[in-house]
Amino acid sequence: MRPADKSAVRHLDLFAGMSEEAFEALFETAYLQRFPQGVQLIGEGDPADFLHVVLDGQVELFATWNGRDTAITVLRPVSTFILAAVLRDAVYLMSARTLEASRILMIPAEKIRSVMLEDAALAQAMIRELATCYRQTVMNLKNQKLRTSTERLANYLLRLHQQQQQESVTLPFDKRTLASLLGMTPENLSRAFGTLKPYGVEVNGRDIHLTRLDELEGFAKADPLIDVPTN
Amino acid sequence: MRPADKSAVRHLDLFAGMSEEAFEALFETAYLQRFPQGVQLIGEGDPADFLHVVLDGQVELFATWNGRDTAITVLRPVSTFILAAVLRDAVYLMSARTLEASRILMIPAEKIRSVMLEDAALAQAMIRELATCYRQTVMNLKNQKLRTSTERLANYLLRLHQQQQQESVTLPFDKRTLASLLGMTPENLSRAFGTLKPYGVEVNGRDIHLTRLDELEGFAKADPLIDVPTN
DNA sequence: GCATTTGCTTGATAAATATCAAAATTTTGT
DNA sequence: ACAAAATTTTGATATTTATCAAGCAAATGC
Repeated sequence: MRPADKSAVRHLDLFAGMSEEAFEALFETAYLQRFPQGVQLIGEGDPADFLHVVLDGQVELFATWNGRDTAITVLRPVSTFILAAVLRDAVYLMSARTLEASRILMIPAEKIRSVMLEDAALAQAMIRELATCYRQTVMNLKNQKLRTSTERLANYLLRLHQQQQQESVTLPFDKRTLASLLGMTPENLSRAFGTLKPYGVEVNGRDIHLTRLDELEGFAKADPLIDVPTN
Repeated sequence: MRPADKSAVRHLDLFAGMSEEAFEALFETAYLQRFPQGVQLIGEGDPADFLHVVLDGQVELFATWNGRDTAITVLRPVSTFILAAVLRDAVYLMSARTLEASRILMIPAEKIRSVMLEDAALAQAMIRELATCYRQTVMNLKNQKLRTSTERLANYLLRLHQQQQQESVTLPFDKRTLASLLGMTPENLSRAFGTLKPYGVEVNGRDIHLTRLDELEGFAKADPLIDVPTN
């Protein structure tokens, strides 16, 4: 493991406020693992033995039922998953797989729970982190229940644009994954892009040109109570 | 306020472990309010000034976008809402309205945040509570993304049955609200009940007879990773 | 370079869900 | 008890979304 990794973890909101000793106690029990693309890291229903930290690569959280599956979110460096199951000493509600080759830090769940009882700053950070995750999931749910698939796509593109600050945005993963994340089939994603063409959305593989931003914004009706500024 | 109310609040998971002094400090700043049916208690986008506790009645959390609205959850005594916004000192992501005449305890958000910094047991309870809320919302999202509306209804009825332990279950609110909660229109809910008739679902106003439970279970395919045992 | 796989798109069709209008039923108020 | 209001149901239709099949295109392997 590189020193930069340790520093990156230390600077996560979750761990930044901890005492040095507590952090060391946590960190020395952790271990780093490399995974190729397409590996399932954890499965729904498994006991939560580790808190995972994405140091490099991309990880998809997804869920399955009755033969169907759907992406819930995609994580990039540096972020943790899945805290809630670890804290509740419960089973995972979601599975995780790498979307690209990734380096993942794994911290034993038991250690997280015990250190959290002693380090008040960590406990407070946990509260902030959980509250944020909860709120993001509520937004995700609102997005699903209140919008059509094309509206979800339009808002997704606008968020990408806000992050990337360029007229041409690049999708961070393949369209199949995007479709699943947005709660639609790949076929429908393709058609939704077509529907957005009159609003200045020009597709070129993973590169999307957004000419006529105002028109797209008019269609999307972005809402700070649904569309997370980050991520 | 009745002594029983104070006791009920004290026994909430969230407050049960606190020191007596800390609880008193919190409780003495709180005040109780009565609301008739159909009153909006808080609105999306408002700053979170109070943690609310439902002591009596029923409260619907719902969200709005672009003229549409949807129920996210319905709360019954004794439970709190909405913790995450209070802890993050953020605006509410959901609105709340009474579904029936209700008594609500309101605890100033600032007080919650300051007491939480001093009482470690409260902080730990917050962590457990937030993790639970988060997980419930993930389940809610999975329910929406992975199931059809009729499947959601079937699983909802089975959960009601598990709670009420009777062959005939009673819907806790009107069908319009249920439809919204399940993410469908009232018209479709009506038709979904029709679709479930072959599985032994007999509707009589708010009373639903579940003859042939096994058939309904076969259709519903309940999953502990989606269908919350409580609530 | 060419074949093969993989990912994406397109078309035709089906299923799920929403909308609109009206009828039927229940609840509410007096 | 009865009129009025609100809720629920039903029918007809439109929209949204999914499925299935085929075609196209870009990436991959040899």
